Amino acid sequence: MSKACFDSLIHAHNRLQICALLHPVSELEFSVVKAQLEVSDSVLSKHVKALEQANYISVAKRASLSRPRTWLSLTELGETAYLGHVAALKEIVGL
Amino acid sequence: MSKACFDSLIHAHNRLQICALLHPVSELEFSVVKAQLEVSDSVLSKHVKALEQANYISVAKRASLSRPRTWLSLTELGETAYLGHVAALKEIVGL
DNA sequence: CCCTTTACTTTCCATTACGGAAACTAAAGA
DNA sequence: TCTTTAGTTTCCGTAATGGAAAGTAAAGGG
Repeated sequence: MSKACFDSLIHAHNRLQICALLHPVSELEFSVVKAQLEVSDSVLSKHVKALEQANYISVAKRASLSRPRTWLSLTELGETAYLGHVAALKEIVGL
Repeated sequence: MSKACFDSLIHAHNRLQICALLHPVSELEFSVVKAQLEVSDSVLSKHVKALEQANYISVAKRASLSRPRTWLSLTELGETAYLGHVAALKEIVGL
């Protein structure tokens, strides 16, 4: 079990949602995440870049329906950090 | 039960902790909160001011051990906002 | 083969957030 | 009155974020 560790990179609202969406699945398309967060391309792109540079998510470009799409998935490091952050939140709010 | 409502004022790490500390009790001394958060006077003072201006906490100056101390407590509005925010976090992280 | 569309990326810009440090203030006490 | 305590406010610089618009690369259509 991962230890509680507050992570301010993950804490930011949009990035917390990105990690939460990716956590239960193996990967998601950029456009799906964007629709869930209701943010612009540029905003999501910048958060994706930040998470990728921290090695919290991996980005793969692959064809889907014959068009190139971007797929996002949590890395193991990212999952550990995410679960640690969630544990930290639970410690703070007491649950 | 309060409805889930993400509140960015409360979401900030230090302010989330302030609300979480105040939630289960009727009030806490400024110095106690400061010690828990491990922040400087000025930092806590500024967060207290922000929460007070939102009417999320009330501030009372009252003597304690013959010296004037500052007591903090969540207002009802603050409690509603805090619980709503915690509910929003639970919806996001799925628990 | 060029043009357009799609799916992002990057840049530019402005605002706001946040913390450290230091100056400031009011109320007790010595 | 001088000093200490307990905050408060100001000054400062850095970093975070988002909107908008320009840029790019790969398909697909004509």
